[in-house]
Amino acid sequence: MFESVRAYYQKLIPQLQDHEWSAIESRFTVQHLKKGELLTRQGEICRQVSFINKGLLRFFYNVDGRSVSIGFMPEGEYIAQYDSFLVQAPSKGNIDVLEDAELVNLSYTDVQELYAAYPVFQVFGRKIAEMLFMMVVSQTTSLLTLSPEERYLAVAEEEPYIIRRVPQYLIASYIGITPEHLSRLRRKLARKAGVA
Amino acid sequence: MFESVRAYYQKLIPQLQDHEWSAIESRFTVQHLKKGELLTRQGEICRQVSFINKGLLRFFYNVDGRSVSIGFMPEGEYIAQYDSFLVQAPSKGNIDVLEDAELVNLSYTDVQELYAAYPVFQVFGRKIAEMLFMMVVSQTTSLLTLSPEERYLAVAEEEPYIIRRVPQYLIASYIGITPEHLSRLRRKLARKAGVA
DNA sequence: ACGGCCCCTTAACAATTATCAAGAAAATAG
DNA sequence: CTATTTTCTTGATAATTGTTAAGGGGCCGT
Repeated sequence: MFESVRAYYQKLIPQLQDHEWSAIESRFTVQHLKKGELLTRQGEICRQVSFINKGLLRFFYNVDGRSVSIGFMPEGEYIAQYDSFLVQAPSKGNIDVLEDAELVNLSYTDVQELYAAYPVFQVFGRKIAEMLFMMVVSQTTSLLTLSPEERYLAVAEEEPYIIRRVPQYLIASYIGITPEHLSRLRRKLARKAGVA
Repeated sequence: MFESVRAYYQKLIPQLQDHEWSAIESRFTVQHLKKGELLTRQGEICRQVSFINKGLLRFFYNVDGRSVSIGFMPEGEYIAQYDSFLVQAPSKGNIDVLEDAELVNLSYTDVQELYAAYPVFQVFGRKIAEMLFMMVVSQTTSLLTLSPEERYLAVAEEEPYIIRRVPQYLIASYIGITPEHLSRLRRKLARKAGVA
């Protein structure tokens, strides 16, 4: 039932024992969402973390009427409004569904109980936070040190699924430019590639 | 000797026992750095984390000849090239000293041994990573959703010590603009405030 | 007090990026 | 398959931001 979730846990904490896994697994709940639906919304407190079994989701903010995409998460990854989850405070962002999704959820209280009961789950939580930290650092660095064109190429290189599966106008806000500008950048890049 | 360090630990992990603290404290080494010196440099592996007892430090990248500031850390906080530290891979960034600093260091191997020996230190590591994650998320969000002027005001609001203690031309790169542009923004803001 | 950095400001000009508007292409529903 | 919606492209124009160059103020060491 939860093979791919277990694979994810084993990769982060190889020392995981069967009985510990059973304790975790027994708390899972499954949730299905269709394209366009919201997993979490602005102002609400995020009360669960979700492993993405299938689908593609997006973090975004609403900034005076327009949506700004902060990141994307495909199947095989965890997703949550993690800053809201950690301190159980209202979230400033939203998560919506770009491709129909099947999620495997753990509630906040379950996570706290697992932390208390299983030291190995502490390690898991630490590694998740460390991974997320590294992801976001690399994004901030990219925003501060690269040009829009370089950021697009970096996304194509490092997160190619985004180019393949996310509409361009959402990618544009992810790299901090308008859809029109991204379209022009792509034309320029295509010309270069075509000539070569 | 390490009162402020202990206060920091107690805040994050109130359950810390005296004997656990002794084990941590016994591994500390103290380091002094003068303004302008480098704590870590590009290409090197970060082998320690440093509590800042006194001073002010800066993360930055060298991008074709110019330095781009990614963040600042004052006394009372931990600092490290944490992405490099975590995976013990060469760092892409640098850390230098803006105000003479006194650091209390823990080496990578000591951290690993403390993780293995004291579950409470796992919790500490998790909370550090979670804090860092939230800091960087808020920075990324600011870069994607705010204008340069709004970002400057947000820094003034949320990290006022930066405005007071960091030279403007370094703040400029931190919010993603040129020093000249920041100077103009500040003039505009001053006029607004003056008229009101 | 003086010279010599740093750092900040200003201005003119250039480059980049956004906005607005229209239409083409692609995806989706019926 | 056609109709409809959504997404992508293009062009003209405007706004924002960067570049280059020059000068001024403050601070530090001697």
